[in-house]
Formats: sequence, C-alpha cells, structure tokens
Amino acid sequence: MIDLRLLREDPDGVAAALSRRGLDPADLANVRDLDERRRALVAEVDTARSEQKNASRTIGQAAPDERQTMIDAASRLKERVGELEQDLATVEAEFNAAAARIPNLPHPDAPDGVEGDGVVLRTFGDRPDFDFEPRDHVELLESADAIDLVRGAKVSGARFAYLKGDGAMLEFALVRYAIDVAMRHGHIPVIPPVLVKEPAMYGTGFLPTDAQQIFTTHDEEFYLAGTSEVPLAALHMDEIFDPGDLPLRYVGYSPCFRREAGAHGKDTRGILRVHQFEKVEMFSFVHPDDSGDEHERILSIEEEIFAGLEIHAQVVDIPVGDLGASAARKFDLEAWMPGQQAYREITSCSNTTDYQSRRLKARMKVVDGDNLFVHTLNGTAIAVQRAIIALVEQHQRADGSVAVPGALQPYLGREVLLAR
RNA sequence: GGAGGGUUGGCAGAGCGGACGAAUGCAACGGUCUUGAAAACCGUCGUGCGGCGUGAGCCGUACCGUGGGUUCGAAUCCCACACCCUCCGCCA
Repeated sequence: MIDLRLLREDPDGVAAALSRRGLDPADLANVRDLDERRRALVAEVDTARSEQKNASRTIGQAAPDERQTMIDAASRLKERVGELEQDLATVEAEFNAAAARIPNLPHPDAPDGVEGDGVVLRTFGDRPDFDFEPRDHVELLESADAIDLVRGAKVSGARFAYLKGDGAMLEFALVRYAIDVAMRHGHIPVIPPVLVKEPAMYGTGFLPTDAQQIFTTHDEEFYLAGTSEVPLAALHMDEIFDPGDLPLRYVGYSPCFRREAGAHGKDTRGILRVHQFEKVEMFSFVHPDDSGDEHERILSIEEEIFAGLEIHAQVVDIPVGDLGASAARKFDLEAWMPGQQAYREITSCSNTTDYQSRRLKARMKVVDGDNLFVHTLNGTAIAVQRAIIALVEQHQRADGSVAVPGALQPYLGREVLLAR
C-alpha cells in the first residue's frame, strides 16, 4: 500500500515516480478521487453518529412520559446513520480495491527500463573455460540418476521433478550451508507454514496483482505461498515493535509453489522453472532509515554464499519496469549457466520499504509522535534447484562428474559428485 | 470427527443493557525525595480513521476474537464462524 498522505500532499511527485514503472495516471487519479469521497463521507457519518449517540444517551435519565418522543427522534437519527454507513461502505470497498493495485514507488536510483534492461553492477568468480563440450544440468543429473523428470511428469505433470540420490543430498547440503551463513549474520532460522490465508497474500502484495501466479487449495481456504517471504513477512502482521526489537532478521526454509501461468514454452527443459521448488530465504524487519543499508547487507550475504560455492555470477540492478508490485528496488544474482551459455537469475533481493508493512500493519513504537511503519526486505539465500544447475554445470568435469567446492564438502562429506 | 470450557488494553483480571475506551493490580515512562539506587508518593500510560492547530495538543468517531443480528442505546442479549485449552477417537 502506498502512503496516502504522501499522495494527497504531493500527487504530482507520486504520479511522476509511478509513471516510471508504467502506471496509468488515470488509476492514480481514481484513487485520489475515491479517497476524497471517502473522507467526506467519514466526516458525515461521524457527525450523524455523534448526534444519534447524544440523543440516545439522554433517554436513560428521561422522565417516563417523555421517553417515547425521544425514542422516536433517536430512531430517525439511526436511520440516517444507517444510510450514510452504506454509502461509505460502498465507496470504501471501491477505494480499497483501487488502492491495493497501486504498486510501490520505485527507488530513485533504480534504473529505468523493462525486463532485460538491468544494469550489471559487478561480477564475481571465474567464468569456467572447458576444454570439452560442457553438458547441461539435465544430462549431468540424469546420467547419474540424481534427477527423474520423466516420472515427475508422470506423477505430477510438466514442470515437476524428483531429486534423488546425489541430487537429494545436494539439496540438504546447500540448504544447511546457506542457513549457516545467514545465521552467522544474525538471521534466525525458521520453518514457516506454506499454506496461508488471504490476508497474508494481500499483506505481502502478491494479491491482487499476481493472482494468476498463485496456487490455491480446492476449497480456496488456503493459498500456497510462492516463497517463504509471505509467511515470514506476515509473522509480525498487526504488531507494534519496540525500537529495541529491530533489526529483526530471519532465514526461512520452505517449498515454493508457482503456477508459471503465461510462461508456456519458456524454460521447459530441466528444473530451471518448476511448479514446486525449495528455497532458503532471508527476511528483515528494520527501522525505516536503515533499509538502504540492510538491502546492501542482504545482497552481500548472497554474494558471500555464491562466492563460497565458487560460482561465477553477476550482480544486476533490476529496472523499474521489472519490479514486483511491492518492491522499490531489486538486485538479482545471475549465474553463468554453461548449458545455456547465458546468465540466469539464481537469487533476488528486494527492498519493499513500507509497502508491505503498511498493508500488514507492522509498525514501530515512537515515543513522541506517530508510530512508524517499519521497512521490510527479502533476499534469496539459496533457491535449491537453480543453485544446483549453476553448481553442476560450472563445476562439471570431462567425465560428467562434478567437483564439489570446498565450502560444501563438509556438508556433503564428498569431494566429487555424480561420478559413475 | 465427538463432548465440554474459554477469548476484555504489554501482562493479570473486573465488568454481564444506559455516560465503559473500559475498575484494579503489575509492568513501562516522567517527576519528587536520595550522594546514587531501592522503597514511598505524584503524574502519564492502547490503536485506527476523519478534522482543527498542522508544533507538544484538541475535537469527533470506531475498536472488548471475527462477521452478522436485536435495541433509542451492546464489552454486556441472540446467531454464525475462527482460534485457544481439557477429555475421547484417529494419526506423523
């Protein structure tokens, strides 16, 4: 949710910022109009209710013979209140629906452009240079029986896979490695629920905008979280932090569910884009002044994790046109994938400023003045399936086996993987 | 799945139709006293929305699990749902 006070005070500034990400100015004008109508009606309702309350208050002590006329008068005021309340409810519902669709204001430093216009800030690690024809992850994993895509499709359909043998063990190792790094940086480990109720989805900004991307249960009582960002953010919904509680940092491990509607025919090979994957996700609640620093901090942890895995990747500043509804700024790590000869997204970290906290009502106590909405940030520590692709493709050897990077060896108890 | 009990401010806990945003205690915060601290005493002490001063403040309104209903008036009465606790069944 954007800041309505800011929209009232500086409508042109807000419109200018949001036009960078392609919002129709008419949508914003509509919200402003509904907000004004809403406020006018609130004043009317409050006044009417005040009159009604005063009228009924005096009835208690009134003499018996006066009571009936007073009750009649109060009844008429009651009707008036009822009518105005209905008008208000209608306008408020319209207003809420319109306001919920306005995305967050982009950070001034976020680059212009749409998907593909990202700015590469830096790269790390060495791009592997093979003296043989590199295989892609499907060949590498299938030939070592570390993955079963055919039976994944038989049981669950397209975009599902079994990880087995070394593939399964690789997941456990990567997850524990990533959690350990995040914990070293003060993040509290969490296994969150992944079936969540509607308020958690609205609160984090995935609804209403990304409805086509989300699985629901048959009775539609639950939504399947597409990332543990959802239950981690909602963990503190409707709460007021003591300033001493912040920063509050978590690292969650959970499966992630995505419909991938509209991605038909895209990335159909292997496990790059699947309906269900596992992810270790960092999440922070911070003082509003600190979110810029926290964003850099989370990004640096991601770089530490992948540098430790000796994976070559680039850091990309994502353009405003490619931001999710709740993000003000986003950095992705894109790893080199020899099987595709391309850099592909393996992590993503976003500063959502006060957009989620405003919807979730996660605030911070302020002694002199209004309580502040905290800022929230999220970032991938390990997206298991994509990390596996980058790892096996970059560290593959001529015989199809994979050299395990030093940092992962203690977790795997092995120096070589996928050997036949 | 069956039976019963519960849900009130940060916590504990009263209130069961008429001035209740809600007694009281604890915690917290400010002050007096003290060399300092404790104790004692005095005061403050929820959140949202709307408005005014847009400065600490003031006014109105809403909120006693959630949503409906009855009533001139609901924390208090009625209905539904959610969650928590206890017991039985099932289960990892």
